[in-house]
Amino acid sequence: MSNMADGEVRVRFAPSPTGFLHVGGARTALFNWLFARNQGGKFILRIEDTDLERSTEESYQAIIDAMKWLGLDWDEGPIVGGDYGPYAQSERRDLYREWAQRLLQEGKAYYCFCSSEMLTGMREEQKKQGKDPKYDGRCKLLLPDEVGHRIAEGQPHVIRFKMPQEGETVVHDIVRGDVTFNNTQLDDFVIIKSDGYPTYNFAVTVDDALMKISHVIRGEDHLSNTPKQIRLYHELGIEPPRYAHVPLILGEDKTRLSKRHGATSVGQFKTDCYLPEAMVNYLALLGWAYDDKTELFSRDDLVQKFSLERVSSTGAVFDYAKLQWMNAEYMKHRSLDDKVTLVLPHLEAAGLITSPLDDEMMQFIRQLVEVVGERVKVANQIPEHVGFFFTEDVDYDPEAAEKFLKQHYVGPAFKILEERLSALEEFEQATIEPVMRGLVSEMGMKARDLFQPVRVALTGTRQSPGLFEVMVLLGKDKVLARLRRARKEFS
RNA sequence: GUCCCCGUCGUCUAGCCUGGUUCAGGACACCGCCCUUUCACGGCGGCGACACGGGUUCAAAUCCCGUCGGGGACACCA
Repeated sequence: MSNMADGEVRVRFAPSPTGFLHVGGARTALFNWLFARNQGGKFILRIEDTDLERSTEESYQAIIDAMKWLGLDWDEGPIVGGDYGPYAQSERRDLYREWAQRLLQEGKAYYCFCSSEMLTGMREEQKKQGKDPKYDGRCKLLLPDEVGHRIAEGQPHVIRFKMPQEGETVVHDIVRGDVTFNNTQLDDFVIIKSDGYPTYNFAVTVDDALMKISHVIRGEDHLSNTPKQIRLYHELGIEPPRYAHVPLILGEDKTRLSKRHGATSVGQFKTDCYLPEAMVNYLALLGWAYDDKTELFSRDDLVQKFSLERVSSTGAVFDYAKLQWMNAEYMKHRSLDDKVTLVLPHLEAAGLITSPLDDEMMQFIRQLVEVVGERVKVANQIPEHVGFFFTEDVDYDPEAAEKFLKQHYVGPAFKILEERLSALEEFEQATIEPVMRGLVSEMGMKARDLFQPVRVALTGTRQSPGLFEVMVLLGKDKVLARLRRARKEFS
């Protein structure tokens, strides 16, 4: 029995619904998806919810949402179904029991009645003696009668796999080459827990076998589990799939990326309004490269160019700065309407606007976004760029005020400026600019000598979008009021 | 502790398999200059790495060994 008899590529992403989808998981899902699409194979989503304690409906939903947001569609799995279901492990209990029974009957597995407390004690003892913590296999010696008796009595028990103790097991890994494990390191691990659910290693193996998975692409942290699974395949008489263990995603300190390193859940990036195409592009480059220069890949490029052979074997630090740069690259390609949509929730969250927007406000925001342009690299940065449009009293950046508003000429210059601007019939860039530039040359200064103080007076800060655009959007009244206030306050 | 994986600029990486074309290329970040009313964008330039030690070889980032360093796995969690 071979899983690759028909040569069809079938890969899966198998998250457990015990939390939000992590960027590491997302990257694994992406590599699986890209490989499937590149090979014209099938991408399967399977939910590993055998840990009853920690699995939740919310997590399941969050994972589904994140996958959809990233555009990683699955050919078989929850919602879409498929010929190899069910696709949630909690619904596959009978299958696991069936296969465990088979192993039991063939003498390749046995019942174990040891308590967890006893096992923990044993492990500690072994560690103290400097030995590998391994189950000693004592229940393997139990007579069939005794086993039957204890089960009839209702004694809690698990089923263990009888691990061969001689020889070695080789994992043929596409990313790492052949990795050899000595079988003496492996022990009789539990395949069915006392609650009747399978353990991870057993469930994965049974499912991958039954679902005819051809390539297992997963995180490097699973590499040391692989020999156990391969032994299982052998005893089950099934050819194991091909493996590709991809490097872990790390935090700045080079340890596995976790919450304390910053945002790690895909959902968080989504609510921050990162662009999914930027996220996908960035994630693809974490542990994979096409050549020595290409960095921006459309989804189609990725599908066309992806290959497991070019996945690197070293862990990759998640670099928020580069993600942000990449997001900015993709923002440039978004339409104004898209940007407005992206930015709206953050304006609201910052308390700058309130939900039902009239047409006038909508139009205003459109103009704001246009004026702000490429300064916003990620949509959630919008408030810091446009906050001053929404307040009556701008907060002056003390240093900026000190440097630009306290110049001796500012008072008189503003006075004249106020007069001339208020005389303007049309308050447009075309009418404002001559006034500003005219004053600059009359007073024999450089443009910045007037523009920077005006900027600080209007926005409170030393950097902003183009001054004339800002003035037009602010409107004549606010411009005059702010100039006046600054003049009175500082000169 | 044991087993396994990994080790090229601060970070992501190309090059390594098939030694010479590389006093190691690109990108992000950082610094400087230019553009300019500021910032951002853009353009130009700069800083900056083959972990270390031995071999093999005419020649090593590339092959071998060792050391050191980092990470991961050692559950009735996945």
